[in-house]
Amino acid sequence: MRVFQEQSRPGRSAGFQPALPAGILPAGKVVGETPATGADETSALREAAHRIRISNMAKNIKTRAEDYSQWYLDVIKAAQLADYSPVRGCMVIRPEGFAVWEAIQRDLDRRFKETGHVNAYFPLLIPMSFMTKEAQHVEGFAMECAVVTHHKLEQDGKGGLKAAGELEEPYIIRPTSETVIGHMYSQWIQSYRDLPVLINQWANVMRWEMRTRLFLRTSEFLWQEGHTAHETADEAEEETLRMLDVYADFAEEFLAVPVLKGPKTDSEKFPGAVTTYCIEALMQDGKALQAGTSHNLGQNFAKAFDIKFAGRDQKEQLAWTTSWGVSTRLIGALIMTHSDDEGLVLPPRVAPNVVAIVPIFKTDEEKAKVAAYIEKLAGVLCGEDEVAAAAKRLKSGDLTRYFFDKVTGQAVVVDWRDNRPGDKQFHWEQRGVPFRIEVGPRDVDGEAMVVKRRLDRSKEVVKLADVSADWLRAKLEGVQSEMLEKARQYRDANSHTAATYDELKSTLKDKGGFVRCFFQPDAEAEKKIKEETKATVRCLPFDGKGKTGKCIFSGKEGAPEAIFAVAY
RNA sequence: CGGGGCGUAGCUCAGCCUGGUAGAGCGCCACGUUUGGGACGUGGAUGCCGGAGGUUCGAAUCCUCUCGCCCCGACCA
Repeated sequence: MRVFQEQSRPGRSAGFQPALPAGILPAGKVVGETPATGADETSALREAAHRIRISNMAKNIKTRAEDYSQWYLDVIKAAQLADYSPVRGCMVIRPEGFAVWEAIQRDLDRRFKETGHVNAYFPLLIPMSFMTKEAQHVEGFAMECAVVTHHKLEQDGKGGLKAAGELEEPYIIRPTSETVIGHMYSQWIQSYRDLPVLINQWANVMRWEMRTRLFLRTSEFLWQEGHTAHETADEAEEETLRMLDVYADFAEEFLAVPVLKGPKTDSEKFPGAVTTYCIEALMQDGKALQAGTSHNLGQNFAKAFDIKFAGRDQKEQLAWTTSWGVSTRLIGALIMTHSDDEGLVLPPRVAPNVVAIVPIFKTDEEKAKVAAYIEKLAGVLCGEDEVAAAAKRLKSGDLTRYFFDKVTGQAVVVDWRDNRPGDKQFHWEQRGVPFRIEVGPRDVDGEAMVVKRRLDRSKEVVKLADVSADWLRAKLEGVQSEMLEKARQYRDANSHTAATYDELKSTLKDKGGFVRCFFQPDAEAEKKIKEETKATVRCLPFDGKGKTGKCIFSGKEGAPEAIFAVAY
């Protein structure tokens, strides 16, 4: 345990305090080396005792090296993104986590509208018979459907309740909505003039999972599902790829998560799809995460649900449909791409709070002085009218929230809680707030402030005269692009190639990450490879399109490039 | 769903082997001293010992069953 503390927690024990005599208590070491004698002895001892206390303090986040899975759960817990619920496999998304989802919704929804889509809502419950209409679809989802069989409760005579009023036809809780939506589309679409239909829905879905993990795989999750119907196969394919690009751009520009794009192999595609395209991201433990999918459903669902229209040639034709979705899993991707051993790190565009201001004072006079200065600072950053508006708002705890961006709701928060400044630093650090600004009496006197960056935990002193809303925006954008760049570098450093199956095996085993090689997709071969390496084909990457070579498994020429990785 | 581990205060855990009616640290509340990277003192609150049966005069402790969580597999966004 201590080993990891030593290597991973520089800020906790060094760097922000007056230097100690050399040799005294490097981080994490306990007693042993005794302090020097002399004039400094008392303060050195006090300091040393302080360090021992801190280094021994129960740490609430395990390091990534120590236990990656636990680290992930600890980060979520420390940042209060989500909590377990009394319902098996289902989580509660807490306000801090939901704010991230709202940010994702806001930006994605804008992109959907910009590409011509509209929102609608379809029911949670789906007639069970609908599930049987598309053979592949049933096969894929039957095993994980929750089934509603009754419509009321009755006294059971023993002080409890029992299900009653059995339904003639059970409903299933939607695991996805292709079926109900297909049913409705068959009624809405009469003519080629009705096409394309470009609908998205924001909803929850349920898939009864054997093994769940917060955000990455829960039985109930939130997502968006786009469902479109087109006149021609080409249009459907175009739409499928368009939305894949929307996802990829969104992931990189908004979440700062670099992704690979490409089609899935047949064995990995969506049940009922002709082609499934995906975006794949690489997590810090070297495992891949499918972050979004876009499916070309061909005429499969049109056949199953009778989505027909009168074509330009006066003849009846089947529509071509697509569907595409991303889920709260993106929050998992976000966490595992950017966060560090200190906790959550949020890209500025996603962060609900962009700045946390930590006031420092001893006396009431100092507090008043600092408060006045902070109000001035808030005015500079968020506007005078916002400062006035904030004064009238209900507050939660002793936090004052000033909206920095009224459209996104992103705020500058001032932490007036009756805690020590150090507590507050850790508090906001663990929550991933991009910047913290420390304001104490010395700063007021010097018309300055200490600005600390979450990303690299660096700090600088900034003059109040240099601060403005634009200044902050520029800082935030700087962090945003650095985060994407950093994630790209990590991804690239963990992307390898393999020329032979042996090489694939050893690379996966020794290095992890993405491994690129020539491979002819084949269900049997993929199964075998998965058994032997735990890795699957993540996609046939677009950036390797056109290239062919000798298949690492079959040895045949003409195989396309594939990316293998162990996946979540 | 198979294998392994764990459920005791808000959190981390001790107590269980060898039954006698519940503890520590952290957190929380109050007051005081503090406050530029997790403060200290004093006082205080908090538990159906995951749940249900059983054995026993007596169960956190022993037995059976169940539920939940974590890890590893199979399945999946």
